[in-house]
Amino acid sequence: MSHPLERFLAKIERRGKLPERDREVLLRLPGERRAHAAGDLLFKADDPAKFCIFMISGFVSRVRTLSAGRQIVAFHLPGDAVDLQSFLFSKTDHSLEANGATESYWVEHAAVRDAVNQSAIVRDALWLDTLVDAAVFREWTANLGQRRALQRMSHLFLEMSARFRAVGLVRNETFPCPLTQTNLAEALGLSLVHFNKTLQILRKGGLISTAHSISILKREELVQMCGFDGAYLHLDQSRVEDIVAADRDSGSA
Amino acid sequence: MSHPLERFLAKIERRGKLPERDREVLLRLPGERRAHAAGDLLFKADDPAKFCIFMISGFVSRVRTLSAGRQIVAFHLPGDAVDLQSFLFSKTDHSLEANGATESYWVEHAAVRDAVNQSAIVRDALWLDTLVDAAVFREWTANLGQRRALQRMSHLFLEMSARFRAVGLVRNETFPCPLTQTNLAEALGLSLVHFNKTLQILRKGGLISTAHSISILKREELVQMCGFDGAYLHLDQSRVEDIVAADRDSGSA
DNA sequence: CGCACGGTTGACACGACTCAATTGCTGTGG
DNA sequence: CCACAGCAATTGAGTCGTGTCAACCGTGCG
Repeated sequence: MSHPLERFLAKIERRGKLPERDREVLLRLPGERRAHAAGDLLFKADDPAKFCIFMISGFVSRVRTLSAGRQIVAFHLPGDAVDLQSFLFSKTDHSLEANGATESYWVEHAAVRDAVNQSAIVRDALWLDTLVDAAVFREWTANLGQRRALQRMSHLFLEMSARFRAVGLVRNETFPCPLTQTNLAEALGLSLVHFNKTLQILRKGGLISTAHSISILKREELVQMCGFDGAYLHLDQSRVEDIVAADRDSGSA
Repeated sequence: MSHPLERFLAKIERRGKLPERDREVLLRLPGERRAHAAGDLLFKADDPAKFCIFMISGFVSRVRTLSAGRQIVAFHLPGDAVDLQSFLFSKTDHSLEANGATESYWVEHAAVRDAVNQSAIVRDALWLDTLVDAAVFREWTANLGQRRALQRMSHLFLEMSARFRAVGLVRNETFPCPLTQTNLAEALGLSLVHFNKTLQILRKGGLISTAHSISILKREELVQMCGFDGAYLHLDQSRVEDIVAADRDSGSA
């Protein structure tokens, strides 16, 4: 786990192996390692965007601040590309906060541009990653719009569990989670108090337990309760292999 | 307005002119015109995705159906690329419904792939469009999570107004809107009854009026009320010109 | 004519928020 | 070593926003 993009690559390749040549294009992306402590802002809303950030370790959240309150619009964990989309935007509309000690790899936009120009496969892999992000946003929209606090919470926990599992951070149905209840409430569009009371329903039902980590104790019941289906996360068996084939056929550079 | 992609191109070019050569790549995308009546499903959730759809006229919504209810996760109007993201996915997690008589242009994934392989500028324009989509999803998430019914509604109306304006469909602060109150409620995560009652607050305040269209009567008050800032829609002055320059510099095919 | 559908209204129940206070934990300094 | 501050978690009480149920109206259309 020495290369800064190893985890990202591993996530990408869960969807299908990349040819050696294209993997190299990705792994040679030049960048800079940075470390942040819990509470640090990696960037603020309206900052000019100059880098794409790849998570090496730790945990961050993207937060959009409105006059009505703070909304966490996404979480990111090791292996995620955080601000990939920024490379076509001039600035961001939200800030990025470290929720625990975090290491990340900062790649200048120009370097990303070069890489996608060099390899159609890398291009598609990165593009796909931004599209998966978008799918997650849609799911959150549906989650906030249609589900009650209890189901909404269950859904988030199951999503997090699936994503942590995909990067090998789940042991014994338990994953580390540096988020405070305030953070989780901000992600779910709930008040802190109501979040807490709802959480205790899940705990008393023996469905989950929390310490500084979260344990899924009765997965089936949770899934039943909220109707979770992780397909939208596109963690596996995607079409990357088809895409690789298509790219080969169209004979792109 | 005879070419099916004219409106889409116009929207793209609000962000910056494309070079003639790249515009041609886009305009030569082969596809098929289709017409749909109000209520038709253009595709269903879990259908295999084979086309990218460009809106020519009319209005459609993307609907995610959960056991808890239906959530409209996006609206699309003339000039929008609806399922662009699908070209890297094998299937969709939501369905697409026509809310009024609709004309659209269906382009096979392979053709889109060819186009983005031929032109880095077209690639970036399309990619950017999917990223703007994602920015809108984030904004909806924040809207649903943090704002009360009244402000949430105001925000949606202002977003729609801005987007309709961008494609020249606003006359006199009024735009056509074939949505029923049920539809709008599904987009806002509100019950029909509560939507209706909240709408009447806006009407009685003289802020908006509705017929089969929506009129923004007191824009300033609405903006104040919900803190609307349309920057996330990226309708204008984006970095496409910089991007074109960057593509030129890196000498891509 | 009558039905279906969209819109409107009132009454009531319940989910969620706010306010306020308390506990427990951790780190810090005297 | 203890006192204390600060933060996260917890709890209770009361209010308010929103959902549900149910009915009714108007219009367009078969």
